[in-house]
Amino acid sequence: MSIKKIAEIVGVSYSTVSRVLNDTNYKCSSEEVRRKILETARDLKYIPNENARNLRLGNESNKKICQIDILVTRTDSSEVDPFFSELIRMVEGEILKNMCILSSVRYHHEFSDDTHYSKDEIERMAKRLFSENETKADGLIIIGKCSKNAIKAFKRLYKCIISVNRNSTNHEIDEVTCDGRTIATLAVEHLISLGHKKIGYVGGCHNETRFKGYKETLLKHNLEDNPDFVIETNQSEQNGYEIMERLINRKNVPTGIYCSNDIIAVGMIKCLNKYRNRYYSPSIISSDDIEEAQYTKPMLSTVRLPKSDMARFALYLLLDRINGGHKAPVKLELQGSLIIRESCMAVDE
Amino acid sequence: MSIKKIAEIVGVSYSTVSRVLNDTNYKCSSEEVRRKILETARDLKYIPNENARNLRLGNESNKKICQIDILVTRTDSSEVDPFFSELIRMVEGEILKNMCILSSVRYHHEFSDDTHYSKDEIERMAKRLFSENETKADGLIIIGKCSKNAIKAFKRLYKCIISVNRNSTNHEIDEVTCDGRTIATLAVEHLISLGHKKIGYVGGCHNETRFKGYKETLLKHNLEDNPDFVIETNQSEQNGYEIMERLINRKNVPTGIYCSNDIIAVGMIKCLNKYRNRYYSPSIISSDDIEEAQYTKPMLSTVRLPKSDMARFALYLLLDRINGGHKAPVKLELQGSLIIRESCMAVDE
DNA sequence: TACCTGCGTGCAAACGATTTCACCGTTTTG
DNA sequence: CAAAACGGTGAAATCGTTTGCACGCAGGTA
Repeated sequence: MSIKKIAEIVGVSYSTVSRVLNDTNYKCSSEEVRRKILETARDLKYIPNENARNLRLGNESNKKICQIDILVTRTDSSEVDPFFSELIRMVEGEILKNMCILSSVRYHHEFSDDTHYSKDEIERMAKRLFSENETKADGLIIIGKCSKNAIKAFKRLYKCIISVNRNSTNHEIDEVTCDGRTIATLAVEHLISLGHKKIGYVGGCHNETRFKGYKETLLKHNLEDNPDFVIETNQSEQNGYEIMERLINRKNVPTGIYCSNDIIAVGMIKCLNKYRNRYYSPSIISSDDIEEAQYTKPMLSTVRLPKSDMARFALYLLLDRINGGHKAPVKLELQGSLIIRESCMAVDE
Repeated sequence: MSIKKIAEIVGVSYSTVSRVLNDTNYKCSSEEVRRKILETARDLKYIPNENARNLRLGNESNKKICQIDILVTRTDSSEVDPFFSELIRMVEGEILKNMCILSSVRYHHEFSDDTHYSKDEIERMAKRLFSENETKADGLIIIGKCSKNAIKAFKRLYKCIISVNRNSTNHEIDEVTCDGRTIATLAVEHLISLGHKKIGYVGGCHNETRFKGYKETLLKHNLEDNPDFVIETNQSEQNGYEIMERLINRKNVPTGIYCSNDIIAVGMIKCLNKYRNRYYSPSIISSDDIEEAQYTKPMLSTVRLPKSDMARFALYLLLDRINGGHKAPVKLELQGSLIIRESCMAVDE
């Protein structure tokens, strides 16, 4: 397996083997020996040990250490959404794994949309955000929604930026996203496959791709699109709980509910457990796949967003750009995958 | 920079340093020494040499060698398009760089669309294609267009597939693409910025995203959408040459022309050089950025597709999947970038 | 013949870490 | 009090390469 073994078999010193294998113009006195070396190497499926080579050649592991900042652009409500904490943890882990220095992490909720602040104000806020860092980081990872103006401001501060789960349409910076429409479709079609006809939606509506996916899927399957079944809310367990409390006492209710975020569904399930309402037990499916989804009772069926893939790819793309790999923005789109647990039952008529 | 330096400074043997740095429970007689070592390491920004560590620890470089097949799905005409040869060369280079074995490369033009063959026929053809390989490869890279049925057939043969430049809408396998619409927009808007109002299109039309991008951009800028200015053709230099020959003798001609592929534009430029037609010298822009685009006279302005990025990312994503990284299909979308050379002039009125 | 040149080879020293082994001083045990 | 156990330490071997250096052998020149 090593160069020594080859040398031993052929009957030459291992320096000769090394030379034959590396230097293409290296001549052996006897072409015979040369042939034999190459042949033996091939037969033994010899592959040079990268580590030894690089060590000797002084090739520093090509990953240069670099400093990376993280910005989490929370909306007011997402502060309590564990999906984000889990995603952030994975990004941090990935930074460590790649021998990078996590310079600083900031949480801020003023960058997610442009409505409240002027361009100049946003620019000033962005500048202040990481200003206490004495050395500037090589790259920025933005986690969560981020307005166009904020992106513009950050582009002036960082040469290399990647956004994770920003869900924008235009891409003027590198992006790792997970398409909301197909996520919603996967969830809703699972309910449909179980025979549900009256399917509700709970979550963000305004400009939400998941909501669009929900609507489209109903349309595609010619199902009732009842506006009463759509409940707009921010993601938090509390909201889910309260919504279910109200739902229980209503007359016309959906048999299946798609929640845009797990944490809402968790709240709803807890509410159902509290009241143990025999007469109303809707199937509930959501999307994100937070850890808690495995521990509810019944366990929550959901559409998993591949958090670890998102983190890994985000760092890979950021490092590729930092190291001068690609110039034009790239967009990496991942897909969710249906995780069937216990919270969805076939509808019986 | 090395462990020895730290040892030297602190005044202990370098084995002690190693132990302090690695073994978290390692106690020094004097806590003082321990503190000093850690401190010095931090001050010197010491990072352990990965190669040396892995060599000693016997960690095989984590990239397991794997065999990769390449399929180039040519259309009849693209056989002569150098863009593909250049792209293939880069993919091959990337395979080598990553210590993978390029198992075999096949060229085939029956997989690009479904119209001519039945599902079963395609399945049989796919099976036969790589059948002579005794050992099955770990992954397949598909370069160029590929029909849905063909994809399905290959999915049965390979667990890991990535397509490069397939330009499909649905993604049931990993993909690296470069959006045709924005490419066309970049090109056409360059012509518009130079004052052109009568802008023609030469290239593939049926289902071509670049053609759609051309149309959309004209519409967006309220420009004449004259069907006489659209010439459908396959990409080859010969076709470009002949089209220009006919164009020269026409009355109503565009002042700016966008060619879907460089190779067509090259043919057109050669034609213009041949006839040296004083009265008609349209601005020509295209997309791909093949090598020859730098050597025409005038040098060809074009929209560059980042071939090397495509190759690098394709292999990265394929290896990520082979090594059990991600499960659900991912889509990586790159952007073209405008390369302004000499073939586009401002229109003078 | 004596000397230089050139080429193919093997020896041994790196590369930077980890780890075995032996050593030595201290503390515990019989 | 002697013997054994222990814990911290440094010297040195090791991982698999590449490569500078010296040596030996051949052929050409003076």
